[in-house]
Amino acid sequence: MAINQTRDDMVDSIISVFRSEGYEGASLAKLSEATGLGRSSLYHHFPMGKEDMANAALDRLGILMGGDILGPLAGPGSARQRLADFGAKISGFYADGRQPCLLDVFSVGDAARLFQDRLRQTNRAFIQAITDLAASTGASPAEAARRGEDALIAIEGALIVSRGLASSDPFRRVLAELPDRVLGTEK
Amino acid sequence: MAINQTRDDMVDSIISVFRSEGYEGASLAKLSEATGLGRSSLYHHFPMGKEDMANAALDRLGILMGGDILGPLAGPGSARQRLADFGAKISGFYADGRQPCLLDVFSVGDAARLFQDRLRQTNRAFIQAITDLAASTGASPAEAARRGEDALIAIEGALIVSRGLASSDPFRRVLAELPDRVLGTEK
DNA sequence: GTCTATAGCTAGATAGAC
DNA sequence: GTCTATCTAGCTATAGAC
Repeated sequence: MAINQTRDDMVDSIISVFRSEGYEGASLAKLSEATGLGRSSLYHHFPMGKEDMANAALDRLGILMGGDILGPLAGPGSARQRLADFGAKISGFYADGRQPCLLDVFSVGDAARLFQDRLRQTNRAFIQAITDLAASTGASPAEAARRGEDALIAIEGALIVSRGLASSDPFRRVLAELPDRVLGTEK
Repeated sequence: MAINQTRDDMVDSIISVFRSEGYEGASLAKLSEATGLGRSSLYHHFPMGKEDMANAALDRLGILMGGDILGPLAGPGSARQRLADFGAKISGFYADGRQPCLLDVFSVGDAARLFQDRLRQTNRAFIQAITDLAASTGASPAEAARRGEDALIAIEGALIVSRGLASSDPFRRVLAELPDRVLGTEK
């Protein structure tokens, strides 16, 4: 769309289409419109077509996760402050619960068959980052792992229920309660 | 597929395809193969094509929910026993976490635009059934509503993470912990 | 109620000019 | 690097025989 867009800009547009439409629902027409590029230009950048675009989307998701989103969890500051920063990133990344997660929409159909291994890696990285933080606050390894897994479950589930109810409330509530649940200080 | 199949059998096969492939990924070829009916036979039963099939799937999901799945929650027996029965139904319905939920796969793309209102109703019915049980055990209305919503969030999230990790473990753990979370007796 | 055959379209993908 | 034009395959949907 934008003039002089970088490859990251292109991939961000592509991710947006995959998230909203799913893998099979993301037609080249929609991907073309979102990026502002003609079909042939897309094939110039992604010779293998849609599969290449999805791999580029997963590449970028991995980079965003490892850096901007999960990064705060291992950063400086108190555990509670790091979780607050993380929550803000998550809220923005999922547009207050309105934007689906690629880990969800790629877990059915052709995408599930094509990208199974990559999905597993990204799920693991997410869980591990929360697990590490929980462990650093004194939780046992098993308990920390449980909280890491629960955090991803809660976020993914909240996204579905928020879309299902057409309300951001469940997503916001889950994010608000997340620090206490990770730190084991709920109730 | 089966000889002498009822309409419910047909719709069950259709649901299975929608769950595995998503709305856009569920081609008539796959729906035809799963039901054992030719394209034209499908159009005889569902004149509006795929959209009719999806509506039939949502009709049946509503009936299964209202009866077999959520029914135990309002049945006889202790609250804990009812939750155990419910958990067993959920485990079977989602094939131990391997089968996606229609409320998830229909929440993106064309299906989200077509069936938004129906999805909201079904989400609400699910949450309400758990909420009612929690309220009947003494939880305040607000707390009961929170637990109802959390139960659906946990189940939907666990399905995604279980598929993402290619392991039933997260789904099983969430189901095992669900009674305590609904009854407020966790930890 | 199911079938074969096919229409009409859109999907993903390619060729080649500029 | 982007475009127009086009290919083939698969898609949804329909017609009409049985």
